[in-house]
Amino acid sequence: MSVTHTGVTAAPAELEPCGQPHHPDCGIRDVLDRVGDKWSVLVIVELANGARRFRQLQRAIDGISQRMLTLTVRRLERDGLVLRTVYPTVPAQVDYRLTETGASLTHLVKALADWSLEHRDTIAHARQAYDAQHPDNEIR
Amino acid sequence: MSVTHTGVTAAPAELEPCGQPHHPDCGIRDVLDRVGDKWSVLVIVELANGARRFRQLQRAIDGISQRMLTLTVRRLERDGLVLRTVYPTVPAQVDYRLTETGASLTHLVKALADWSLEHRDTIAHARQAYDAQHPDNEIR
DNA sequence: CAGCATCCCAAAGGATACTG
DNA sequence: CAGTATCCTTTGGGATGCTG
Repeated sequence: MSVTHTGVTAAPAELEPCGQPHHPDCGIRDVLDRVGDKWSVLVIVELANGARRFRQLQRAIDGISQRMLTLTVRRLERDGLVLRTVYPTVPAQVDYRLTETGASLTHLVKALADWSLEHRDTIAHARQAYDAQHPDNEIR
Repeated sequence: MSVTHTGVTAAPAELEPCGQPHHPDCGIRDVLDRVGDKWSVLVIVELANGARRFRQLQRAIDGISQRMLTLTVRRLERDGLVLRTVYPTVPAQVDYRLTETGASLTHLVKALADWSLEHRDTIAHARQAYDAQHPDNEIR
């Protein structure tokens, strides 16, 4: 089941509104808050390739501060997506691995990555066109 | 410890690192910035059901301010995910609809929503357990 | 109706120093 | 190594008022 279907007219999937950011009818907001933040996905991607220790993660994820790595793995642990294991060695050693739930997320992340790769040129092109037609624009 | 959901494989998908937030080797960061922000997904969800005018969108998406709706649709337009059409009537009338690229994203959004629904209980449970064991925790 | 401009606050996140 | 604790800057985003 590939997400890749270039050139096929993509009919929008039927989606129940269920929006309402503070109206927790569906838990998508929680997931988006996790998937959408700056580092969680990168941590999940790294852990998808196997268990990693704290410093390993930090070295693998370019630019992440120690503080944000701590916060990110803690939140993922809290949500039951990552399992944190402390080995009482000296110095301390801790490893992180995906739980089953977390692992099931990697498929979605992969789908997202595939979609990104498939459409990155289109998007870049669209941006250039937009920026060319809207010279002074603070949309970013 | 078996899980109740479908036979979804727990094996992580193989993912190329390609992380590096500022290293645009793969465009996933751009997509995540869009998918992950507070309102974009809700706008996409609403537009998945058909074209909408500005005020329609605002009424459909509970809690969004006019400012954020403007910014959100502008960014989606800039990325080529949404098409903005101005009708020179008086008063002005504008409608928004998904482009093909945008529509293709709805499948991913739907997958995300499905995943959320499927795991929301598990996640809620994990959080309660975590919070119970870590009484004073500022993780949020 | 469909915005733009301003102001302002809260949350996210980086830098740095210190600890078991 | 694997974190905490502080401080401080940046960004996100709400409220309000005005316009074509």
